[in-house]
Order: sequence, then structure tokens, then C-alpha cells
Amino acid sequence: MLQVSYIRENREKVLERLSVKNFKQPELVDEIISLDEERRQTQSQLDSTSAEANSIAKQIGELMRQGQKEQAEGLKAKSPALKERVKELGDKLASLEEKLQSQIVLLPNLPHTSVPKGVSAEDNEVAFEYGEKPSLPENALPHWELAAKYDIIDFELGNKITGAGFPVYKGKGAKLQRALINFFLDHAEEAGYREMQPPIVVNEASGFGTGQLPDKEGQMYHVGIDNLYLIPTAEVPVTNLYRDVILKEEELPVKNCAYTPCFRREAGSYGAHVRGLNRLHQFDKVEIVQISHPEKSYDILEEMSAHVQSLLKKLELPYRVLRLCGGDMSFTSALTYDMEVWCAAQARWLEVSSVSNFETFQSNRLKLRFKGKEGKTQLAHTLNGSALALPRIVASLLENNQTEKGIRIPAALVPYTKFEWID
RNA sequence: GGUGAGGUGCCUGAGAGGCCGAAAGGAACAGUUUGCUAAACUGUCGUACGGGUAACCGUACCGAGGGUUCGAAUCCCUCCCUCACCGCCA
Repeated sequence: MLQVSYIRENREKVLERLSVKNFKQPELVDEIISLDEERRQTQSQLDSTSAEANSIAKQIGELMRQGQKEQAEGLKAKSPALKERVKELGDKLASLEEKLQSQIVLLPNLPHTSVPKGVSAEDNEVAFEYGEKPSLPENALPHWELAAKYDIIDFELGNKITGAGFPVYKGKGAKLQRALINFFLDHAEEAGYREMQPPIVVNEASGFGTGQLPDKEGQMYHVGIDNLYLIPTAEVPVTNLYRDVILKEEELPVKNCAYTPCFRREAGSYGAHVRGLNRLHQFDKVEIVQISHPEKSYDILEEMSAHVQSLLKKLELPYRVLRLCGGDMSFTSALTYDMEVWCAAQARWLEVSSVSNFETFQSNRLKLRFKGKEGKTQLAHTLNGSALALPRIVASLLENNQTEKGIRIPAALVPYTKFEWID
């Protein structure tokens, strides 16, 4: 959520930035500005009317104490009109605030100046590419067939138990999952992140805090009976840990990480391109989250990006880094890097991480602030990234490392799997 | 699920219609003193919004929302949450 004061004072810039994000309702900006103007006027009127009412009440109290009953009664007569006016203005203010709020949450975050223009994934900028794409034998298989061949992931069983998009990992497949989670967590800890184990169902306020609600209601599984949501990413609980918190400046940056299952409804996406592990309703992910001083957040974004890349290098996976264009970026982000790994048998890039700086967009909703030495309280910046999401990593490991004698586990992972081959 | 108790500032905790944005203590921060540490002393010590270049002023907030009253942290109603005990249970 953008700050009204910022919009008010930077109208031109806001409009210009929104256009980079292909925002379709620029007229909202002016509506918000005029709504805010009316809101401020109304509040001024309300404040002075309340002040008058307060002062009369005080005088009455004073007169009563001195036993001057008649004078007190005289003053009381003034009260009803004021009271009515206070109520009127209060209602008006509340409705203006509500309207303002409902409009301002429709504005996406402003993209950073380095964000390329563009409307879709086609326009993303390849910032960096690393590693050799492996050349596979003629009879190479996509990962869903490899999974069946070695009996390590069972999509059919998942269908029976739950439905499509909920696979069952078996034997070395299950161990591989566990190994990757530990591998990612250990490296996050090494990079200074504190491991957390948050709840994986959250309340409405948390969904709002990180921006999933109200915009992306349909993306989450909703537990209606208790009005709770299954988390689509650990970002939600881990960032909301700091909702309504005022940190001390010297506590920054806050670095947390968490492994959680993630649940996404992914309504409307079916078909061949989402086969196998490519897109699931439940998957595992290790997330890294930072809360930063506004002046440091872009350095931190680079640091997080480097961390994610170091994991991919250790796993010996060819990858590329995309700088997302305005049109492809999420609603909440100011700058996002996507990391994609090469899946050799499918011959396509698959996103395994998304690292974003949200600047104050989330912290404004979360009321996540910090207080400097000078005593000034201001909004912190929040950032997060996947480090990493498992399914597509597994897909890529299976496809890229398939050989005559089985699937080779990269050396860095062997201490975690305790086996070198899936065969 | 049943019964009971309770939600006040960073924490503990007082306040029970006006003198309360809120005592007191602790924590924290700044300073004085001390050879260092500790102690002692002094001061600072909520947030948001509105107005003002600023000092500052106004308004709102004592779980949330309504109500009574000239006036509500305090009285009434509704809801939410927490804790304790019982039941069930990994």
C-alpha cells in the first residue's frame, strides 16, 4: 500500500511509475488525491468541533464543583447541537477514510527506476546466465516419467488421496525432499538467517499485511469454518511476525528464514505445461525474509540474489536471472529478480525463485517501522526470496542428471541425501 | 466442547464518571558522580491523523464496535481474544 502523503506530494512521479507497471486506472490517483483533500478538511472541522465540545464539558465540570448549577445547566443547552455535529462529521470522516482505503489498496507498488518497461514475461530482461546446458541422450525422459521409472514420486497416489497437484514422494524421492530442505536451511543459516517455524495457516490480518488479501483472495485455500488461510508462501507468516512492530534502528537488518509447505489453488491453470512437478497445489519451500533500513534495501536485494545463485551453483544447475519488467512484476513488488533453472528434457526454463524488494509497500500495511537514534519513526523496507522452492529444482535435477545408470546426485547434496544415485 | 477469570503504555500494575494520555515500579535512552564495573542522582521515555517553517497546538486511541451522559479507561450491550480448571487428545 502506497502512502497517501507520498501520492499527494508526488503526483506526477506516481503516474509515471504506474505507467511502467501498465496500471490500467491512472485516474485513481487523482480520485485519491481529492478524496484525501476532503478527508483532511473534514478532520479539521471535526477536530475543532470536538475541541469546543470538550471545552464546554470541562467548564460544566468546573461550575458543578463550584456549585453554580444554573450556569452549568445553561451551558448544557449548547451541547446537543455540537454533539450532533460531531457525530455527523465523524461519520463523514469514517466513510471518507473507508473509501480512501478501498481505493488506495487498488494501487500496486511503484516499480524501481531500473525496472524495464514491458507488458508480459516476454519483455523480462535476462540479467545473467550461468552454466552449461547438458546435452542429453536421444531417449532422455521428462521428469514425470523418470519419477515413475524410479518409483520416487507418485502423482496417481496423490490424486487418490487428495487430487491433482498433490504428489506423494516415495523412498529416495522423499529423502531427496528432506535433503534439499536441510541443504537450503543450512546455507541460509550460514548466510546469517535465523531459522523460524511459523504456523502455516494464517488469519485475515496476516493475509492483508503482506498483500495477498484482498487482491489475491482466490489464490489461497481458505478454511471457512475458522476463517483462516493456508499460506501460499512462508513470506506471509514470517513477515507478519513483525506486524505492528517498531524496531530499533540497530536491530536492522532482521534476517529470518523458514521452511514451510506452501499451498496454492492455481485456479485455471491446467494442461501440458503444468505436468508433473511444474506446478503444484502443495509444495515445499525455504524462504528468506529481510527487514531493512530504507537506504540499504537495494544492496540487500543484491545480497539475497547472490545467495540464491550460490545455491544453484552448488547444485550444478544451469540458471539465468531475469529482471522482471513492469508488466510481469507482482502487485506488491518494486523490483524483482526471478531465477530460472534449465530443465533439459523439457528444454525449458522453470522459475525456482523470485527475490523482491517491496520497499514500504508491505510495511505500510503491516505498520512495521523502526526508530532511529533521532527518535524519528519511519517505515522499514521488506524483502524476501525463495531459497529455494523444491519441485522445479527436483524436476531439473532429475532431467539434467539422468544417465544410463540412474540419476546422479550433485556432490554438494550427497552429504544430505547419503546416496549418490537414484537407480 | 463445559465452567470461571481477565484484556490499561516496552513490561509489571494502579485507576472504578470530570483534576486521566493515564499513578507507581521496572526496563530502555541521555547526563552527573565514581579509577573501572556496580550503585546513586537528574532528565527523557506511546502512536496516528490534522494545523504550523518551527517551538508547538488540536483531535483520537486504555481488546473491537455500539449505547447512556454536558462529560466514559471507569456505567450498559454485543463481539473478539487471552489465561485457568475440567473433558478429549498428538
